[in-house]
Amino acid sequence: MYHVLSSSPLFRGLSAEELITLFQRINHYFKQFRSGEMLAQAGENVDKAILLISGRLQGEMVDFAGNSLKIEELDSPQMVAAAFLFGPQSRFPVYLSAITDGKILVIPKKDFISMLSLEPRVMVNYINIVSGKAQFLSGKITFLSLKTIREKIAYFLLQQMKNGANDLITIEKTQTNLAALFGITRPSLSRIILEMENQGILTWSRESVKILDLAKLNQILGK
Amino acid sequence: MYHVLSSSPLFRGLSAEELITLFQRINHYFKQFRSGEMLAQAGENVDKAILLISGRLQGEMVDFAGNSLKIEELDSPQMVAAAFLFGPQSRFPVYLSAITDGKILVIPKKDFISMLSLEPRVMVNYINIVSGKAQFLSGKITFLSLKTIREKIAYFLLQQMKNGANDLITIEKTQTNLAALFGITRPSLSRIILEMENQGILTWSRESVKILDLAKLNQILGK
DNA sequence: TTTTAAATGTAACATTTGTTACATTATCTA
DNA sequence: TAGATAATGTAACAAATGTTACATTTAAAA
Repeated sequence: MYHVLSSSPLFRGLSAEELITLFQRINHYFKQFRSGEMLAQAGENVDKAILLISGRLQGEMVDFAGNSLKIEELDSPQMVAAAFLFGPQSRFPVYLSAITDGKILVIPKKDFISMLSLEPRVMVNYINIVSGKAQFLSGKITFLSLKTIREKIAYFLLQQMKNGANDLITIEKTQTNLAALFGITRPSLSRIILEMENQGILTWSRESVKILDLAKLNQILGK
Repeated sequence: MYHVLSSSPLFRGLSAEELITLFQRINHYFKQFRSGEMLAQAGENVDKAILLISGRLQGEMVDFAGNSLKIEELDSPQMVAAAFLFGPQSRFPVYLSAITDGKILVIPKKDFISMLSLEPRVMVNYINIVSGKAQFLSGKITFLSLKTIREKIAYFLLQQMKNGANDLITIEKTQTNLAALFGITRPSLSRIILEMENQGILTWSRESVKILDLAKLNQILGK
């Protein structure tokens, strides 16, 4: 059990033995769940740290009218709702239900705080996790703030180039997937890509994109 | 000096005396800055915790083309870039410059970690700050994900009602401000508001909005 | 009160994106 | 290789929003 935990981001750097010693000093329990089981309601107070040990969970956002909006899936081993255990509104942002059978580790908030004090490595790990969430969301907002499809494409490609690619960028996603990621429709994406090809900015084949005019690509995000 | 700090979110719950004792055990220094001075470059590694003691700072986002995009202002006393001291990309997300004269407290990251271990109250405060950032950004994304102007208006108004208002909502912002907040143009906002008035959903006067048909307002966000 | 500035209403038109439908091409599988 | 399936190109049209310009109303200042 504990060797699974030692490979989770929260307990990175701690051996299974160290974990056993640590967990002898704090309250915690394991809980099995069945596929389809509801684990938490949206709005419910978060007073426990939850770690997904095995299995797969999903979070459903629900709008004001009661309809299910989006789905986020969680793989093990990972912490659940890490950024909602503390902070002004420590409430579940989603309905949490199980896609498969599995197991979670539950630590009451009070004990979780004790654990962070007892073991600085876990404290730093946890802060890294929450900070990472904030940084991820921050980047997502930058992207969502882009108005036109041209801007989204330009930003996406420049981001890929920043991450090491040269002017020949390998795209692992289909246009259909990209359109979903961008929150737009597939024909609209295709239309703009063809437009950019005709303007000599790039050539877009199935598996890769070649940047022909980097200046023009940058210009799209200027002003 | 330390009594200012004890009123900051990071040191909430600690007296000035406790802070003095705490700071005797960790490296730190104060630094004066002048209006207009550049305090940090975007992309620069964040290896120090920075607390704004007095004065006012601004953060400027810069796009790929080198143009300044958005401005965020920071008041004292407050922690600067709290969610970027840890996490996978611990780099400044903005250019940080001073609007007024003032003073910052700087704590090297290593010492900041020691401080969190030494004083669990500061640790919990810091985690609350970072979690709060993540939660704020999460809410912002929900809003940015709304596609139409009608949805944005409906969401905004329902949010106000959730925060205690009844069906008569006091609006402190002008339509011009709201449009900027929503990232749309003022005539477009005005147009949709008038449409919703004609549909009997609400009446919008300068200082307040009266909800006439809550069901219809909810329906806008449904499906 | 009069004047001025800000906020809002409104309209015509342009631009962008979505919708729908179908053709064409690539990729996978039997 | 043949057929099925997914991915992409493309077009006509609808819907949503931006742009620009000006009129009207309200609030603030002189």
